[in-house]
Amino acid sequence: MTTLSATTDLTRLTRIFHALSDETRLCLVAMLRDGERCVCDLTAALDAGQSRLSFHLKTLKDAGLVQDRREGRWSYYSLVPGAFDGLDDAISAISPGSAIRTVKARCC
Amino acid sequence: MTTLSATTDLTRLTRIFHALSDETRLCLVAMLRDGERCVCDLTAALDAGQSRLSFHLKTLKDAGLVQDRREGRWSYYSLVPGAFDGLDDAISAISPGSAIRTVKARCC
DNA sequence: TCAATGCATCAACATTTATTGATCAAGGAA
DNA sequence: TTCCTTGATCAATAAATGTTGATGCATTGA
Repeated sequence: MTTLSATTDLTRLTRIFHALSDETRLCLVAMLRDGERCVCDLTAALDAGQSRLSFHLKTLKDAGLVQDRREGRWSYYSLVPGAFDGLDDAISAISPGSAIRTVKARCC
Repeated sequence: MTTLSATTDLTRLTRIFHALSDETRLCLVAMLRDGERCVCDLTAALDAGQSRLSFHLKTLKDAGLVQDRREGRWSYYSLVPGAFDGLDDAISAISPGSAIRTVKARCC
């Protein structure tokens, strides 16, 4: 049986789902699939206010989905490698018909 | 290439993620993996107020994740078969390193 | 018919989340 | 140094979401 370990702790799981429950943030994630981008590129591409994107990037970062790196004046954001791996398992854990049952054991 | 079709329309996707971004609702989903349950069982198991659960069940239902059925005085809730299937693809679509790119094409 | 049960829905309120504009610190360029 | 740019953060506000208790409707049993 697949163990979901710390990655799918219930609170962490809800935070990840929350981070993905916004169109702007999903677009950010989609853009970052191409690789690292600086904030200025992201704001230009999404035509969004700077502080607004900063807020959403922070939400994604707090959820552990993206990471940032300073270089000179620029901040580069990228997806955290493997951050989505546990998510597949989590989905399986809550989907019907799976043998993985950890989520249930934890909360009810 | 896997096509994500209507299941992973961006708005629908955010609504599903939002439905899953709450501990109470994740517990409900986890419980329903065992099969259909009436609301009274769920309220008893989660020790939650009736109107509160009704609210969360409605959220899950609006997201297309659960369905309900009336029988006499009771409402039975169950997971919508296959509702989580598209979700795996959606996760893949936003994960790094996948060949599936539909989400990006739609929003940015 | 009458009382009790199961549950959806509503109104009121509390809490959380998102948006906007302003400010500030850190770099780089002149 | 002095400016300009990048981007984080804050305060103020707006909007969405969650909670609670009350109400109402349908169903069932006495």
